[in-house]
Formats: sequence, C-alpha cells, structure tokens
Amino acid sequence: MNVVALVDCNSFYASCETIFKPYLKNQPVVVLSNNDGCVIARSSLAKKVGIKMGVPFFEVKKIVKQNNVKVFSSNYTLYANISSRVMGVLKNYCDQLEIYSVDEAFLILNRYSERSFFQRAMHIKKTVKKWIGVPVSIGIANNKTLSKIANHLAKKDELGKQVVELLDRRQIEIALKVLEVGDIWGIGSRISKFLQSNSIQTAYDLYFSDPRWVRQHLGVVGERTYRELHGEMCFPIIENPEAKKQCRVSRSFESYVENFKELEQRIISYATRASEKIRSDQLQAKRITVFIRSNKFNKKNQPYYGDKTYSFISPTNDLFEIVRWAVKALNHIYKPGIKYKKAGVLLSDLSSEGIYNRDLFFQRSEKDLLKKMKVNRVFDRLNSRYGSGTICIAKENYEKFYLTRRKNLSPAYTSSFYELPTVN
DNA sequence: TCTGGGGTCCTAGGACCC
DNA sequence: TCTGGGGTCCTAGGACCC
Repeated sequence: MNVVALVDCNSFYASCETIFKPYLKNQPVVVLSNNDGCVIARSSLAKKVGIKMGVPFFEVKKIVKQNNVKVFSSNYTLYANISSRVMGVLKNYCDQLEIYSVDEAFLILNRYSERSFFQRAMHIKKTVKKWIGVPVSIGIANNKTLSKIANHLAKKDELGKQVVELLDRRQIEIALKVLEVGDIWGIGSRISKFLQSNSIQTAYDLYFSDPRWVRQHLGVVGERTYRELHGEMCFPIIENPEAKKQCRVSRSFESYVENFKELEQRIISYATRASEKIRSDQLQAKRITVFIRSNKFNKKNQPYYGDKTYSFISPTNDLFEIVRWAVKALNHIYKPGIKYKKAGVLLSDLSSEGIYNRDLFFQRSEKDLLKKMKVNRVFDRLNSRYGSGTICIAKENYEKFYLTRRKNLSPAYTSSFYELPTVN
C-alpha cells in the first residue's frame, strides 16, 4: 500500500509576497489577477476579514480600506521561482514526486524509516519554512483523493501542526462525516448540486452510496473518486508529465476595444507569445484557434463571441506563419460595432518539434525550413537576453498591448539583478 | 467604472471505412 | 413496408482542476 503525502503551500501567492516583507506578518494580504481584476490569493488574516476567493476587487475595496489590507498585483515570475525552490526541497524527502500545480505536490513516502509518517511530514514542513520561508500544510493517506481530504483538514488546523494523517478506516470515516460532498477533489459545483438533490450531502453519504448508481450518474471519473474514498488507488502519481497538448494566451482588456487595427495588434501579440512558449518547449502545433468576445458581464451592450480554427498544412512553430494565420482568423470573425473585452490565441494538437509527414502537394525545401528556424532562434535569443518585446513584429506594438494593468507590482526579487532585495 | 488565465479528461455524435 | 454489424477518428461541449 502506498503512502501519499500532499504538500500544499498556504495562501501561496500571498506567502511569496510576505517573504521579502516580514513586516506584513500581522497584516492581511491579498494578491490580484491580471488587470488587477479579481482576488486570487488571501493570507489567513485576509480570509478572516471576509474577503472571498475570486471576488472582483472593486467589490471588496471597502473591506480592504477598513482593514488596512495590503494589496499586490500578481507577480508570476516571483511565484514560479519560489515554487521551484519549494519543489527542490521536497525532492529530498520522497521516492517519487509529482508537481501537481505551482503550489502543490504529491509525494510517495517509503516505509523504510525509523520515524513515523507524521514525524517525517513535520520535518518537511519545518524545513520548507526555514529554508524557503513558505508555510505548508500536509495531508497523508493512501491515495490522492484521501490525501487531499487530509490536507483540507490540515489547512483548517491553523493554530495547530497543520499535518493530518488519514491512514486507518475509522479516522477516514470520521473525516468523511464532516466533509461536504462538494469539498471532495473532483466533485465540482455541478455534480455536488446534483448529489445534494439526491440527498447526498456529505462525503460520508457518497461513501455509502451504491457503486452502480455512482457509475451510472457520475461516469468513470466519479467512479474513480468513489473508489479512492474506499482506499483504492485510481489516480497514479505522475513523475514525468507528458508534453503539453495545447497552449493558450488570452487577455481581458483594461477597456473596450472596437477598432480592428487595435484588436489586430493584440492578436499578433498573443500569437507571438504563444509561439514563443511552444518553441521554448520544443513543440509544434497542428492547429490554431483565435477567439474574440464582448464583455460577458455587461448585459447592456450587444453580446458577441466569435472563434475560428485553422489546421496548418504541416505542423509548425514558426512565428511568422502562426501570426499570419492568426490574423487571417481574426479577419474571419471580426464584426464591426462590437465592444470587445477579451481575446485569445490557442495553439493545439501539439507534438514534438521536427516530426511531421511530408505533404504530397506542398513540399518545403530543407533549406527554407532551416532558414526559418534560424530566424526564430535569433528572435527568441534577443528577447530572452534583452527582455521580452526587445524585438517584435512591427504591427504588434508590444509596449502598449501586452502589458496589463498592474498597479501594485512587487519587485522580481529573485530573478532580476536590478530588483534584488536590500538589507540594511 | 471596475469581473483572470491556463490547463486536463470524458462523452456523444457525425463521418467515414470494410 | 422492409435496409447489417462492427469498427475508427475527429470534434464540440461539458465537467473538473489550480
């Protein structure tokens, strides 16, 4: 039987901001999404003053002011860097590690230790806090679903140890009784509504449901969750994730855009970023989708959503080809007179670079391909060395359109020589 | 006045094949 | 009036996750 530990950083983005500003320790902290739109992370003090996850920032401005909440724009460069440091520490303490998200990892703990699982988890927790400065909670169980539940309980134990072990049947059943069914990993809002309408309120109720009924109404995915509640392992630990299958770049605009030229500049910008991303992963795309939409929250203006997908004749990651097709797609879906609020580019059917079937009617010369690759490489090197946007397609207008509103951005403490923290 | 961004998996239905 | 059986592949849409 495996022992799975889920290590989850507490209020991760907020914790990252606090590392370099220790004076924030007793002050509520929140981090906002792009465009400073929504609250996407809250420190425990911020939770206490009543700021909910995902709320639009303007709705809580009053609470923020009244409680002297410190507000940050998201600084993904910083968070990614801190995340990799945390994962680097975790690697030392387990046989297998799955990095599940920027702030979470599943660890397989072996049985060859004199110390108990609980003691080892406590040690991991203390080490991460001491070395990196990030507080974590740890749940220990026999599979992912149960370790998620253990972690959920650990998070609630704010003043305690924040390590919870659910390894025996009796403990598990007690835990399931107090857990709402919608708090189970894999049971989202739709399904939990459905379950509640069938008198299944708690995880315990689901645990004692008829497996055939679960299979019939929740499909194979729900069945796996059900089995994991009963102690089976249905979701394996994935140490080396497969390559990405799609890559998306999309943004909401700070204000409405109606003009085609401006929309075009943005699409070129997103297509450029998406092509950069897949080149850096040595991938190529078979298809490209472009979408544009009006403001889905505003009921007064005319609603519109348009998208268009093209398949490339042969998979590509060439900047110019991707941008050309993105613009073509935009021309196809653009409707004048609409107040646009969001747009995006999606590259999909990704595969490893350099592997493709030759097209019978469209033969590219090797020389031509090599030349294109060279140009792309130079483009990427310039931008990586001198900063993104140093070189761009003339129509793009990088400065103006890629950067979004970020009024309270903290420095890139760990990844830029110009922004290192100073110590007095 | 203000409302994020980027992923995965499963399923049903259509088009096609022999 | 009546029209087989067994597959595959692709896509859109729905659900979920962080």
